[in-house]
Amino acid sequence: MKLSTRSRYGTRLLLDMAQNYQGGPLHLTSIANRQGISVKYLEQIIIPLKKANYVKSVRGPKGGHVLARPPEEITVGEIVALLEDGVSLVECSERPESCHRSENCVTRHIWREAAAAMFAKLNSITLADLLKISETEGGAGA
Amino acid sequence: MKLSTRSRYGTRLLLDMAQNYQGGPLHLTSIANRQGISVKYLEQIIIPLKKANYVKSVRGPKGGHVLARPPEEITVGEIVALLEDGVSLVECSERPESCHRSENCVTRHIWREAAAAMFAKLNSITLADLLKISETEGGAGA
DNA sequence: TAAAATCTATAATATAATTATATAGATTAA
DNA sequence: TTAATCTATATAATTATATTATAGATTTTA
Repeated sequence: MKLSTRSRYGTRLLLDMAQNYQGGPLHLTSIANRQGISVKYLEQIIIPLKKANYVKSVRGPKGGHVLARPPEEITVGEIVALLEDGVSLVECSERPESCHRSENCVTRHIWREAAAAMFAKLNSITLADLLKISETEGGAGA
Repeated sequence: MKLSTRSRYGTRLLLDMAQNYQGGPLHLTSIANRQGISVKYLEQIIIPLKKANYVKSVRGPKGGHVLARPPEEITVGEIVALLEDGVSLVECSERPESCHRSENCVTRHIWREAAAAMFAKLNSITLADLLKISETEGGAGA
């Protein structure tokens, strides 16, 4: 039930970009250094973020990555849903046919409700909110 | 971010026992058959449930397992917390020392809030609630 | 009291998912 | 045209999950 590093690192990646939103494109290398994450791993994580249009990239020297939208318009819930590959706690929430017991399964409803509660919270938090906190507190971490 | 089979099977295990609460102790074999789960795996899962006093066992022929408390007093949240080994979505929620960035990490707060939202929901559901649903609907599944 | 049914404990294995790294290539500003 | 950067794909390492196997302990009942 733990979050994968994909969604955690991805969130920190975007938060880092939000914290440096005013300047030009950021090198992944510099983000990786600040965050203590391998560049190569971030390169993989940023791909879906680009596809989903959270990030724009510029190639060549002086290139890098920028947020494609303002931090106010990006929620943590979206990021996690994208990088965890869905908003469910069990396979059968999204694909009932994955389990032949789905039809008359009582427990699957509660897993759906639990996931919904969790994402309701995550969807209510934008990168801008995190920015605000980080300005009073510190950096980024987990 | 998926729930492990441990907590899913554990919940179904207890629900099955709740559905047959009136009779004597249930054989793990019969539960395993009804639920389509291997006996050997259930034997492992039931151990922490016994330690935490959700289940009582009787050895020997005619032995088996019974709920140690009425279904009204057992919430799904407790079961999941027990079998997932905690109520957090990230290691650092429960053990901040597990990450040297914890101190000034912004994101860890939101993972804690998300987990709290999820467990608030799960804690509000008892086995008795599931029983009620299963009486109108069907069996147990996921 | 002995046999059989059951639970208990621990170990071993298999499988899959996650995390991380490596290699080679494409793009483009200067 | 070179060097800095992003892009794509493949591979390896690690860890977690799920399952099975083996041997043992307990206890009812015939």
